[in-house]
Amino acid sequence: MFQPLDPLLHSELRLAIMSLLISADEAEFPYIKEQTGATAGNLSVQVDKLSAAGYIEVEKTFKGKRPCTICRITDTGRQAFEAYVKALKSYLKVK
Amino acid sequence: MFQPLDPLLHSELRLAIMSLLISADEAEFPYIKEQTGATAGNLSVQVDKLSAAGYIEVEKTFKGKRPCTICRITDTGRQAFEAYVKALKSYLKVK
DNA sequence: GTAAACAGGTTTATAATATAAACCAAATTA
DNA sequence: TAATTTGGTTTATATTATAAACCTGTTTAC
Repeated sequence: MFQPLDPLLHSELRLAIMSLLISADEAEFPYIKEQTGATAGNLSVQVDKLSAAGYIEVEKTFKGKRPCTICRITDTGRQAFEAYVKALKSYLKVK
Repeated sequence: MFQPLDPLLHSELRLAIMSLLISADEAEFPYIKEQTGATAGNLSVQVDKLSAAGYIEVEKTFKGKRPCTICRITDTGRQAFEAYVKALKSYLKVK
């Protein structure tokens, strides 16, 4: 009847992050922060969780002299996102 | 960019309850329990929350000698559900 | 008739989660 | 060189979800 919803994706902020990365392929921390309206602390935690699950890859680099954190979605993440959307539809009756 | 998600609906079990009631108009507690696979305790709590928010109406009656709890969705609930689905689409890119 | 099991839940204790506040290091600006 | 800003991380707190324990009444078995 109802398919279970991946708890890692069923979170407003983490879903927004994944949604951005699905379209963008890669994004910097401050950009994600701005687009989602999240606080840096919250974003940092949620990025870690997605990264720990292998849904995204986090590259720590520098932009000039300043630190720069780049996030990319992985294949696993892409699949998980698609599965989540599919599962959600069993609740929403979206065709 | 991303529309906020009503926290009352952004919960696996509460969403399942609402989804059932959207199609069924009215359902008994044990039926919802069976369809959602929830424990009675969890279901009781979540039904209370939806009821307190005015998203559903709970009628306590009897079926023969046994207590029977009937749930119905309200107009408020229907609207909230529709708004939630709309908001979700900003994350999912569903047309 | 009464003990045991079951139906239909509710209450409450615990575990998990989300979130922001506090913090840190380095770079820039005044 | 002091203050401010950038780019975050860590940690404490509040919220939420969940199941275990419980309760009331009914049915069944003896």
